[in-house]
This record gives sequence, C-alpha cells and structure tokens, in this order.
Amino acid sequence: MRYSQMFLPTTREVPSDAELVSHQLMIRAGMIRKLTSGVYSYLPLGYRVIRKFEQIVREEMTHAGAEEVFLPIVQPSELWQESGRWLYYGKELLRFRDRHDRECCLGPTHEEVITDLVRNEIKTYRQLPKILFQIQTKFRDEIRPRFGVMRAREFGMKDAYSFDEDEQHSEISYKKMYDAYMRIFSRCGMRFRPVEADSGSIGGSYSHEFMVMADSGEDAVCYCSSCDYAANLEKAEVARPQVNEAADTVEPMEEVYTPSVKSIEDLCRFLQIKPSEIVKTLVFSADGRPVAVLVRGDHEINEIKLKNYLHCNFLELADEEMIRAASGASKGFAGAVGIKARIIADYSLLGMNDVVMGANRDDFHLRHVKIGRDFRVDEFADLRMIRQDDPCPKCGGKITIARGIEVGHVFKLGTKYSKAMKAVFLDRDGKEKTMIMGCYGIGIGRTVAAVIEQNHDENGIIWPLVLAPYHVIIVPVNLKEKNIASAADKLYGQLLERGIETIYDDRDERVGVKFNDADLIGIPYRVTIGPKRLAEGTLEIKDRRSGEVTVVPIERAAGFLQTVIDSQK
RNA sequence: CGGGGCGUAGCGCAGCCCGGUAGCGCGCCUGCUUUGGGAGCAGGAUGUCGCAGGUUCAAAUCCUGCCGCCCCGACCA
Repeated sequence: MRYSQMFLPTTREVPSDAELVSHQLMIRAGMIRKLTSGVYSYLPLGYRVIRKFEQIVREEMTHAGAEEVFLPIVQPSELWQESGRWLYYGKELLRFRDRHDRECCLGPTHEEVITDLVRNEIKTYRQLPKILFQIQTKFRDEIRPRFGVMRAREFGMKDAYSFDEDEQHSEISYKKMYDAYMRIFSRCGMRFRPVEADSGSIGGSYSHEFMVMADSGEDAVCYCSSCDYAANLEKAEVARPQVNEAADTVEPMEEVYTPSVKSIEDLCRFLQIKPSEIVKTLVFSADGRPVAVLVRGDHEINEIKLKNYLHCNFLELADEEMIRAASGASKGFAGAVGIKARIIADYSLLGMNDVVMGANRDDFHLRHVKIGRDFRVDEFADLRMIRQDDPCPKCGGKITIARGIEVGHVFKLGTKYSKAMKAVFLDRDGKEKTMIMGCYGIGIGRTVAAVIEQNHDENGIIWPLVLAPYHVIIVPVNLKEKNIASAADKLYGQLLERGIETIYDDRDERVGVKFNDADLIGIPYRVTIGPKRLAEGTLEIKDRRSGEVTVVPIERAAGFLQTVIDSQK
C-alpha cells in the first residue's frame, strides 16, 4: 500500500503514560489508541499483526483437530447461576440488565456458553471427542488495567474447549492443545516456557501456563537449572525438608518483654537473632473461621497453597478482632502456644526446634519454644512460597526465579462445569456419564505485545516475518527525481504482482523521516532507492533485525526479496 | 478500595505559590528553498485552561464538589 494513503499515525514522542516498551511502541507505531481505561482500538497496522497471529492460531488449532465457532459475548445470568459462578466470580464480571430487566453479563470467558451448547447437541459417546475454539473479544472489568493491551479490560482471546468421554481421552485432548501451543509460540519465534500452574478460580485439576520470558512480565516463574521442572511461583512445590531427629535438649520456654516489637526485623534487632530462628504466626480467616498458619520468619506464605489446602472459598488475613479473639493479643504478638484456632504449619517447621514466637500477650514474645513440647501442630503442609536457590522439588537441583508474561493457559477442567450444568452422554453400556472437559486460552493482543517486548531495539519494533504487518517497505530517497520515482513505482508493481506485502513510502518527506518510521514500525526489509546506487543500476535492501545491507541490481530486487521471504515461511 | 500525582492547542509541557490581554516545543496549513537518518526561511490557523458551583470589580490561578487519567498498594487470573 502507498504510505500516503494509509492511516498510520506514528509519533516521535514517547507517550507519558506508557511504561512498557511494547505499550510505548504500539502507540508510537500507530498500532493502537486508547478509547478509555483498559479499552483499545486497533488501527490498521496493529490489526494486520493481530490477524497474522490469529491466522497462525487458527492453523494450529485446525491442525490439532479443533473446529472454530463464534459464541455470544452477551450472556444470560441463568447459565452463570447454573455453574455457580454468578455468585463466585466477583466484580470482574461486568453485569447489567436488558430492557426486560433480565440480568446479563459480558463474557469474561465462555465455559458456560460452550457447555450449554454441547450438552444440548451431544448425546452419545459416538459424538465425542470434540474440541471447539473461537477467537472472541472478552471483557473482564479489571480493577486496575495497565500496560496497554497487556492487561486490558476488553481483549481478544482464543479460547478452546474439549469434551471427552473419560480421563484418558481428556488427557489426549489436553496433549493436543499443549502441543499446538508449543507450535504456535515457536512459530512466532518467541522465547517461552510452559510451566505448571495453579488452576485458580476457573477450577479443575491441573494446568500449564505458557510464559514468555521478559523482565517486564507480571508473573514470576521458577525453573530448575538441572531438570525440566518449571512452575508458576504460586504453584511451585517446596520439597519437604529432611529432618534428622537429633535429641535436642531445649531450655524451658520463657517469656521475654518485647515492647512494641511487632515486625520480624524489629524482633531480630531486639533479640539479636536471625529471621530463620523465628516462627511467624499468621491468623487467617477461612470462610469466617480462624486458622493459625506457622511459617519460618524468613519465609513467605503462599496463600494459593493455603487456600487449596484448606479447600475454602474465601481466604483472607484475619482482622484485629478475630486475631484478638483467637490469640488474646493484638496484631504482631500472635503465637501458637495457647492460640484458639486450628494450627497448620509449613513443612519447614519440622526442622526447627528452639524457636522464638509471639506470646499471645501484648509486648511479649516467647523463646526456647519447642514444637510438640510447648504446643501442638494440627497439620503440616507445604504452604510457603518457593525462593531463589531452593532445591527443585523434582530433582533437588537449584531453583531459579524469573519473570514472564502469561500468553497461554491450558486447563484440565474435569467435570467442574459438565457436572454443574449436566453435560452428559450415554456410553457404550448405555450408562449416563458426565463429560470430561478441558479449556485452553491464548491472549491475542497480549501475545503481540509480548512479541514486541522480545523484539525491539532503540529505534522501534523488529517484527518476526510471520507476524510483520508488511514484509517490505520501499523508500525512495527523493520522489522529485523522476528516475528514482519511476524505479520505485516499478519495483512496487513487481512486488505487488508477486503478492509480497509492501508499503511504498511515497510521502513527500525527507528520507530521515522515512527511515525512522520504517524502523519504528518494524518492517523486516527496507528497500532504499537513491541517486548514487540508481546510477549504477542497483538498490539497497536492509534487514531490520541484523542491520545488514545488501546491494542488489534493480531488476533482480523483486526476485531476491521473494526468495528471502519464502525461505522464512 | 487506601495512598500519591496529573488534567492548559492534535501531542509533550510552562504559567497557578503571589488573581489582572494564555504561552513554549513538536505537529498542522500556505509559499519558496532543500533532499541518504526526524531540514531551513517567511507567513498562518488552533484553546469552553476537565466539568459544575462559590469567593472577587476580575479566576487557568483561591475555595468546594464531581468526573477522567496515571503511578504504588490491596484485589483479581
């Protein structure tokens, strides 16, 4: 397309409200504009990239045996009542009423709709398995949208759902999707890693997240340097420590006066001890009941693990009142000795013998506390957050923590929705069975943003060829020189004929402007037609990524570009 | 929802403390010159100063309320 005809508003200045490079570049390159908080318009250049990515997703989904559908974005509350999520989902679900005063919501995801569709049509095992997918706009009313399309309220998502007759078949569907995801992100040339993840409120038995490695990522992942173990930080198991039952003799427990010493740091300073000698007692409210959770002073509680362990719906740190009711003291002085609550301890406590903890009395702590002697622990469990250099739960190697962007997520749902919504079929024996489901999402806009995070330099975006909005940009140095203009016109015609996606920068701008825009929008190959080379019958082709310049005879340029481009497809 | 910041030309900002004709850079329009990395000269257009009240002879500026946006946290997947 001729640049002069395009709606491609690039900007020189960095937008002040954009923090992430991908966000800045998407705005500067004229890919997106914000309409309102967390809601973006895609401009032609941005939308071309989106469609390229969607096409890759479609190809791989189809290749994996999935069929494309298109489900409604407005959904009736009834379905959500049925699944139970009308109550459970929270404020992220945008709810409203139609003119008949019927409750509706905007789909943040489509398990309910697809389950309803499938239960009405699929009656027998002969119709299974089925994998259906769609590419649809979702709406989640995020509390704080940020980072442009990376964390928007309205966003494009590919979601797929599998229905199988039993666990074994469901595993096969899961594997198909997992493999498709591997191919999708590989085709985009991304550095990514599938990691084990918590399945969260969507529910279900297990799941993997596909994380694009980027320092700007919102999620923390950990992986083993020796084996292939990788997990979301929230999911990462911590190996149960080996305990050597040494017959320690611990001095009798005693109270120490610790006025206004509430934090771990204060306590360490005050008693001249290390955080690892302290036991932190945190009182949680689990569905309204107090639970005392014990972890080592230098460890962090992993609330997801705790929540999963307790099987509760609502979990939060207890308020002053509950803490006082359970411990008899104010916040900061809770301890396990004599506390009126269920006591759960992290495995790390197993190896501790002589510890310091709150005394359940304001301004006092206890020391020389011995677990089992001075208080009982109801249960031990893995409750803490994994840390850098902790041993790998799988092989014992060293754990590394890095940041990533979650671009895809595959869940094995089991019967969570099919059971609640009665998606059943008759099996070979004529017996009624509940379908086993899986669901599989990819954030479309987010993936494109993640690609930019991994593919840019100080001048702008560097598109991998498969996602590039155009493959070639022709830059005539000066259109007023007739021979330059006619050479550029001619080449443009040749590239169009070959079906090579080309921008012809026919604007009346100085070359510097054109070069900078070409770099900014990241077109893989830039063809420069200027007086010096033209005089000798050649032109220059510059590779955006490597910066390498190749001088090619004009008549061979189209063929050259075709060869280079085809070799990468 | 808590804390902080911002809202003035299309974009980025100054002016506000100390009330008195609204300014700068970029961009935009016209003309001439220029043309291998964001040109030069000359001329020109553009504002409900976020909205609504209040104080005042007079409000971008002071006061009150509201709205929007951004950052940190909490929350959420």
